[in-house]
Amino acid sequence: MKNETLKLENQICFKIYTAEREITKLYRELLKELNVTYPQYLVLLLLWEKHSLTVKELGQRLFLDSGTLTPMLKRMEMNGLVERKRSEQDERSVIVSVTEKGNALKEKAECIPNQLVDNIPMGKEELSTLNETLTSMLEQLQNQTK
Amino acid sequence: MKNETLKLENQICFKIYTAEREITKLYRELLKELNVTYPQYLVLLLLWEKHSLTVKELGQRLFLDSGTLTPMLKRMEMNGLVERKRSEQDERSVIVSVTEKGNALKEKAECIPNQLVDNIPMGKEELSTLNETLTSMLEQLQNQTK
DNA sequence: TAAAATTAAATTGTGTACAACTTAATAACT
DNA sequence: AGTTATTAAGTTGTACACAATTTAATTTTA
Repeated sequence: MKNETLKLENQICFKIYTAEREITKLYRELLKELNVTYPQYLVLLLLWEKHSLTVKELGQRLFLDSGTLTPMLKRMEMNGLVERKRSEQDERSVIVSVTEKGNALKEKAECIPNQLVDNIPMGKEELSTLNETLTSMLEQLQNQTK
Repeated sequence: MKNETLKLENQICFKIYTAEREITKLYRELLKELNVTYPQYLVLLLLWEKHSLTVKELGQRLFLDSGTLTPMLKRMEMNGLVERKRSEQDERSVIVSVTEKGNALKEKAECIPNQLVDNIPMGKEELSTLNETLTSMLEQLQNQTK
């Protein structure tokens, strides 16, 4: 038992670590045409819904801090996908909003979820079980590491 | 019907992306004492088993390429955890072996899997379901992105 | 209301990841 | 054997991710 626990094959954490990179790799292919990365795509998903959000709000939803978001949003701004401007109500906040160009990507992105499903064929039941497990796992983790 | 599946897949990908970072964060805490990162810990896990492996073999097991491994192994070498030397049989290969100091960390690391389990309390059955799901998912993904 | 505390971004520094490319060594082939 | 192809590491450049710190604005509170 003791020796087994230090074995890689037995570790779910390693599989999640690996799965994350494989999923990112898959998205990289699918997103190549849009010229955005997976994290950038996540930002766009939110902005397509809400049009504009502060850096803080983006961070809360994506669980990323300004150290990650600021340079990423600058890159997106440079590519013309978003605009950044200080809030007038609170000069500490920066409001990020999606541009015309950023919005135009939405249509191109419509097919991505479908392509994803094609690449990860799983039963509906298995999918929801996985979803539930990950959800509760995340809750636990986010309580621990907060 | 289909739309739900699509949403779910998207959510699952995001949750895996998030879970990976939370797990890494948790490991960061646990590994702080050993002064290694999670990927470095993975290398050590392999070297504690086999004592020495080539960069290629490490890459095959961890699904990482030399672009990631070479600088990481250099850092580990600088910290005295591993040694790197060219194979004499095949000068293209570099053999990575764990040092005394690297081996000494094994004892300190024994408790880590247990601490991890304490932080992610999950039923035994749920764990093995998750393990199986991730395993088959990984197979699919690694076929697609190869 | 002036000082202290808090907050939101930005900055700095370190460490992955990975695509694309280079270099050197070995293997395969003509 | 000599050329070509393949292979293993290393290198370069880009993009996260995050800890720790800094800066500026807003709240809190004494």
